[in-house]
Amino acid sequence: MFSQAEENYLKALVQLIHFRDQGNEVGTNELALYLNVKPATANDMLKKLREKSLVSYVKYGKISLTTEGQKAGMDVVRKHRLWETFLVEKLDFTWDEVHEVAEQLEHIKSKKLVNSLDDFLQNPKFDPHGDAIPDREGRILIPYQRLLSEVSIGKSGKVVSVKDNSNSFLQYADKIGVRIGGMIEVAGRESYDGQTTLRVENKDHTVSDKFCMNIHVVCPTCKLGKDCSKNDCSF
Amino acid sequence: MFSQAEENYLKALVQLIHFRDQGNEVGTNELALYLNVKPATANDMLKKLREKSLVSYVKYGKISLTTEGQKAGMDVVRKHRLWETFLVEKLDFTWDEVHEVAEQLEHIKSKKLVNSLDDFLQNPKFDPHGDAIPDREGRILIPYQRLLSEVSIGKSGKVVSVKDNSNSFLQYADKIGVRIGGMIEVAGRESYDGQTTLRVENKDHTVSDKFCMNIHVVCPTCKLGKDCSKNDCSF
DNA sequence: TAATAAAGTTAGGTAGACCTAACAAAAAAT
DNA sequence: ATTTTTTGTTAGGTCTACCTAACTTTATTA
Ligand SMILES: [Mn+2]
Ligand SMILES: [Mn+2]
Ligand SMILES: [Mn+2]
Ligand SMILES: [Mn+2]
Repeated sequence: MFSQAEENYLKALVQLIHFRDQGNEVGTNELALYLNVKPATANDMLKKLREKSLVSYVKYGKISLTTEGQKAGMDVVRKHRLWETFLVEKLDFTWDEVHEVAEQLEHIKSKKLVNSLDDFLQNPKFDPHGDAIPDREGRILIPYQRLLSEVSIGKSGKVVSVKDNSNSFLQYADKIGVRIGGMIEVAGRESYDGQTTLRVENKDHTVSDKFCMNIHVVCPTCKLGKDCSKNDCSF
Repeated sequence: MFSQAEENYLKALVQLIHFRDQGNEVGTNELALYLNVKPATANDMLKKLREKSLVSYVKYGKISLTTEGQKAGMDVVRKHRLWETFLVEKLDFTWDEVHEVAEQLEHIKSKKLVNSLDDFLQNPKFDPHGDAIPDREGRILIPYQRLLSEVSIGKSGKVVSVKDNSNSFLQYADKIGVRIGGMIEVAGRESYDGQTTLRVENKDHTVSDKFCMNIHVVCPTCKLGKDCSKNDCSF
């Protein structure tokens, strides 16, 4: 199997390369910064992981994970997020206390343990921070996103991404408090032209339909939308 | 805190020095053998632990734990046994599958985690192998032992130790299948002279009262005897 | 385009936890 | 009381995962 250090690098690479919407090019320095080590150390490890066919990169080039490397990294993410869920659901930890401990627990080596834990927790799809938990094959559930313009009146959504990246759009969004990770409630919508009243950070703003068509949101609690059986599902 | 290796040595020392009825003198070779390392390695570590005031020993002398070292070792034992209990009680592991995983889990560093786990499991007093779980102060519950001669007819006990160590006694005990860790049921007892019928490994043997007065047994399920509230308690 | 800055690499070094081989002390057997 | 065996110690070496300092390549800016 892999050492604790190797696992941390593989997980970091999955996170930097695959779990970010933009700028998924990753270099030695960025990886080192992310893991709180020096670039020289990260460089050593990259060479080692290349030997083991877990990453693929050439000197001075950008880093990518092989299929095998990605699978291994996903597995660490899976374990991390399952343990976080365990700590919150079963041991009454709060969401901000779990990370440090999960950072250790994610390295326990036992297939049976992980899968039993998964079942014990009733195969959760998202961890306490709302991040998707990869299944045993490393597959991840993409949260059910919808455009803010399609959210019904009275419902709320959590912003996950924006389509428009122009300065005017971003500055406007920022001005009314709309940011990635933030909550928006659709307080009202005019049927005549789609003028929409959004409640953001306890303040109401009337915006155009065009604006709403550029914002992706998910259900803040389950992230699953349509197929979700939870009774507090927003979608 | 302590490194994983240090913790393994401390736990081993607690086990060799304090959790054995006889022969609690421990040397470098025995420690090394127990931990599957070479004597030279154990010697290195002992010097390191002495520096840290966790063990106390002189060159060529026997090893003992300081108060601090014993506390630290007990804590590892506590974690090991709590995790074993978790695996069996909550994740449906069998008693023979838990050791290897607990060997890893015992090194997770988080006071809150251990204590929450303890509560989640409802503060168990014994692990799946029947070994006592130290409490947060490192105190251990001594199982409630009684002499086989005091066990009521129909009840069963698990052998934990013998008083007589003569060859004739041990050979006799061996012949009828009585060994440490084994089960004995008191099938009958003659009120005239205490002649007792024992059921061992599905065979009946009639033995003297004198024989029964040399065998210590505990309740095989709870080990607590009198004060135990479990309805399958044998005592 | 040349100068400067940023990013990435290499060489050489440390600490922890292990090893082998040679040696010394203590215990057991003759 | 020697010899032999067992037990314990030391010296010196490996491997992993870090580090610093010097250097090279690539990217940015003047
Ligand atoms: Mn980690
Ligand atoms: Mn998380
Ligand atoms: Mn261990
Ligand atoms: Mn046990």
